[in-house]
Amino acid sequence: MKRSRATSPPSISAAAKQQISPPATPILRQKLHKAGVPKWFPLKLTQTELTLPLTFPTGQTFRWKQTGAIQYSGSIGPHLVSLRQRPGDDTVSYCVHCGTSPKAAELALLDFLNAEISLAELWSDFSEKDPRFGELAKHLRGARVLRQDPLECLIQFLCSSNNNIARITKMVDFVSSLGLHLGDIDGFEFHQFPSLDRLSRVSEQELRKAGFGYRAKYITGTVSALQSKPGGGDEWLLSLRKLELQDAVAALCTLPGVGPKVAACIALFSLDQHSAIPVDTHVWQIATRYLLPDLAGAKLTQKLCSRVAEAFVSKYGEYAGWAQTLLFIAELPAQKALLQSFSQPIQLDKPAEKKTE
DNA sequence: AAGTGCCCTGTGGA
DNA sequence: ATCCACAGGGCAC
Repeated sequence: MKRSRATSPPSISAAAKQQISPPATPILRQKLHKAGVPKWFPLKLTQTELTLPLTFPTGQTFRWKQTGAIQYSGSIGPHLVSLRQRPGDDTVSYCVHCGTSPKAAELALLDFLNAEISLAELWSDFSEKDPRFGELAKHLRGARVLRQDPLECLIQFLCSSNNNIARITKMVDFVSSLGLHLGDIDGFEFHQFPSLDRLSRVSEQELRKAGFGYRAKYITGTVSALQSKPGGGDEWLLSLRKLELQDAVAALCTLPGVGPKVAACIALFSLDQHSAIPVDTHVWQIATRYLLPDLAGAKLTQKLCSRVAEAFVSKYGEYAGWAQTLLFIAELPAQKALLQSFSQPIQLDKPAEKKTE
């Protein structure tokens, strides 16, 4: 398993890396631990509720880096934190490298991890609705859906269109480098995600030079559209958390570069829209195998995308997005190899017939 | 509605 | 060596 930093970002200009202005509120850089001797605290989540390798390298975020055997690091707001697990130890530990205060960092972390949502309850619920989850649980226990910052999530998935993980990561690294530098861990640089204001000072040309291709205009266009929202783009994005799923998706789709798939990713990974189903070719494969076998081989049209999403929701309910994420993770190469040894295909019930309106 | 060509770039296979 | 399909889409006809 190679780390994506193996190829370093090619053309981050010195100017682009430079901080244009200091952050509005100065970050208090507390010495939370002596250099080289980080202090680890237990998190209020056991391995059943959080398994790091099943959560961070699964395509939900491209900002967190693997900084140890079972250790991932990333920034949440002004905080730079690491999470770690040890073999045979059921607890997950965290370490705060910098931030406003240790308590604030812990709260931000728990929020980011969606800690209030009980995976145990979800597994129990899914297993009743789908016997396949009984088998899946053996290997996918602890896989979570994150609750990311909406702007951060939006920009990341703007980069994801018709793209691969290695390049998405490179592009996200570039955007991140525009934010305040928080520290280095295991050779990785970590930055606070740049503000909307900071992002608005990046030109399409600069982004193209950095390798964004046609997605460059998505970024500048979306940033500009967000800035013109009454009350500011951040508040506008946050307000989508209170809307119904279809309204939130519709609002997101007004932004340039955001279509149904990207909107669903943002909704699920940052807007508390737990039943959002990002339908891409992978999910389509899963759906035609287990949920809609009659449609196997059909072309993935927009109409069929919504049928797939409906099928997931009708089978798994309010948290269908989480169910879909678990099935998706099961299909990732590393997990698939593990599962294949004993997993038998299970024929599932077909969802209730939907009449076309 | 649905179909098609196009948009950027890196990669692996033909 | 060169070409080409394709990679976790979106947009404009």
